[in-house]
Amino acid sequence: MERQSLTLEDVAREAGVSRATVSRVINGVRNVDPAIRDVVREAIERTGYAPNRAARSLVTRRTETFALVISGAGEESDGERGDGGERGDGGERGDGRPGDGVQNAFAARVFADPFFGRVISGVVGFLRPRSMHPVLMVAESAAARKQVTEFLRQGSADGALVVSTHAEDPLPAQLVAEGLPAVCFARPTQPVPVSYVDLAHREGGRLAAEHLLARGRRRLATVTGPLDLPAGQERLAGFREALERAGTAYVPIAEGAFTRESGAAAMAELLAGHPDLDGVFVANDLMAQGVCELLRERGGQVPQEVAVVGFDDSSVALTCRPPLTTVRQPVEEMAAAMARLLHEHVRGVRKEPTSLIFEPELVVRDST
Amino acid sequence: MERQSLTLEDVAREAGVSRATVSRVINGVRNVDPAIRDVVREAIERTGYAPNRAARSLVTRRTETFALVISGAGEESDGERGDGGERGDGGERGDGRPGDGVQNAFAARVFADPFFGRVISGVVGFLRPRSMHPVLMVAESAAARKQVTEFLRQGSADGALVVSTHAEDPLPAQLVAEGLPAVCFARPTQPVPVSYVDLAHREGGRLAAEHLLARGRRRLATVTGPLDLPAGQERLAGFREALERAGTAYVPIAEGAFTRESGAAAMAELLAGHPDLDGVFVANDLMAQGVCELLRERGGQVPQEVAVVGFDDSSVALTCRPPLTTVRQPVEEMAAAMARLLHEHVRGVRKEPTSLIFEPELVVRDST
DNA sequence: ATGAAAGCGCTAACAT
DNA sequence: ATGTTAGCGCTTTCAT
Repeated sequence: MERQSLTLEDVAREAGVSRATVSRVINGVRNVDPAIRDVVREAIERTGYAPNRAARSLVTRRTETFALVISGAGEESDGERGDGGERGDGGERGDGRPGDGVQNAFAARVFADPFFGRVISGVVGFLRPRSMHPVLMVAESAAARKQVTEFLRQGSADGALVVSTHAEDPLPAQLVAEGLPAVCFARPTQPVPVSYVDLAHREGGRLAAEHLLARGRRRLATVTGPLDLPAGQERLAGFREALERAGTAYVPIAEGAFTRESGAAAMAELLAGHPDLDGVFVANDLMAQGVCELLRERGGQVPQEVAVVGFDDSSVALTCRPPLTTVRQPVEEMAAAMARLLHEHVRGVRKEPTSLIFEPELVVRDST
Repeated sequence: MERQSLTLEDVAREAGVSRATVSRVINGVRNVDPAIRDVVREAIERTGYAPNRAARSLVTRRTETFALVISGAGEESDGERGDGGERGDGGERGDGRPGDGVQNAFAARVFADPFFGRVISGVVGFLRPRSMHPVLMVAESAAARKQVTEFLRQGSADGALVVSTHAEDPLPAQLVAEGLPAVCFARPTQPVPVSYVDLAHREGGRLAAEHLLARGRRRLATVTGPLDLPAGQERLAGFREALERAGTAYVPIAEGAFTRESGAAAMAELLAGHPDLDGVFVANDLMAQGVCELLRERGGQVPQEVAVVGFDDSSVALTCRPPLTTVRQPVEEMAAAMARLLHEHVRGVRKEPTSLIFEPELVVRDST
């Protein structure tokens, strides 16, 4: 019950040495006599001393903390929503005062996506063994982005891990402009000299195409992701290329927004023009779930009549009926690598912006 | 591009006043001449000054940061290290390579549950307007819990928001024992003098029972949550009580673990003993989804043959086919209130441990 | 209303 | 190998 009054000085006195020595022991600096080191350790143990982080940060100029930023693009609200009737959720709450609505809806939507759970899991997996912990920040407005840069400029965190939900997210560029260490998940849309991890999306599209062809499907179509996002474009491009190489010049497409509903809508659109489809590549699992549901509602059998390939291998791939054949994105590994890159940048071990591209992998389940 | 070298002193010089005055302006202390105040503000603006948090924390003894702890119960140490709070960055792991297995699996499972997304959303909703941000911590082992208490004892955060995933989580008691400010989501299983927010679970069970009865269902059963958890017990108790009052003395039960799979398994068990069920109360939505899937696999119609009532009103309640009638738990509000309580405790505005109990609400959709 | 000055607890030269 | 000492940048009495 020594609530924070215990200082290095106290421990030093207890151990009969100087502050500096105790500090050395704590920080594992070599030049310490093993005998003295043990005495000091025991004194620390006995007193229950815990070093004050603020004091340490003040001199080291490091916090051993990273900001994990979930970043949107909106200047105000984001238009892509349209669904007034849906979920309204805790929508209006911050703690009652108005104005938190937009932010909260954004946060709610984001954290409902299994993708972010995997990102968090990967980041925590890297940080925790190092006794580091991420500060979670949501930045979907200009004001919120300002909070992020302020936070870093105050030295509250050593750098930022940025996961953008939209193309045109200005945050990466802002951070770089301020000279603040940052690493992105996915290549920023605008060219910015910043490190990032990403997936070989094109390769993923190719895997999906080849798998559908190998299953004997020939009347193919695809539900794409948002085509202003590199991920959306590239997955489509890879899919198309592979089909082209196999002799198929044209493939119907419908654009989705990476949400379940948009997937169902896109599929409905495709079916309207091409009722005889027998295979569809859907650019993420959430949309693939929507596709499967729509097909079932219309009495279509998956995979007997229509084969469905998803993307991500997120938790819904397993939840979905039938479980989805999908292109796996190793999100946890990528997130861990993102944290590692930032860690290296902050320590000065790495100087130049670096990209780490991961390979996708086909996971075959029951939807094909 | 003034990367952190700008201090109060610089701004003071720029404005032609003393450090103290600038500090007063920044902190909104009253006794400042309006004219001078404006001059100072302009100087801050012009220089792009950002106060150093570590320095401020060192003197105020506050970080304006809360830890958001997702806490499990596991006793087995994950072998990370047995350190006594030393810094050493020794542990070279956490790149998603083997060795992080236990912790990573826990994190992955936790963040796949839509419940936590709602908690995070609520917490962020309260904190962000105050320019505060939660530090995310995962604590499923004794070593990890040690990290949490160390973190707080170092003054890295002002207090902890604790969300336990298991009964018998020792963390709340540990925090209280150390005199560290904490607020829990849900009443701790062992009696601990700590503030918490919770739901009137019993009332929720009652709502479910009455709704099923009102729908004319008479051959009822329930899939409970883990019965070592108050939430599991209470939801069951409320359900039973309401049925008792309506004249039904006995109701078949099967225990689940709040996961989809466990829900399906429990339902299979119930059907084996009672093939003629026409209504079931399932203690959370995830399990209810499993129940619906199992019923569909067996050709049972929901709600025509079996009505299903879930609990939580989480995102799966909408995803589920059919969309679930469920007992809504206002998780976002509760999480925001939890943050508010901690905020009050930390400021000293609130002294005594306080409980805030929220009322559940029936949301009728298509599964009944 | 403003300024001067004393720390907050720690690390890192520098001296020994 | 250990101790001495000078700050890190801020808030906060205490004078004025």
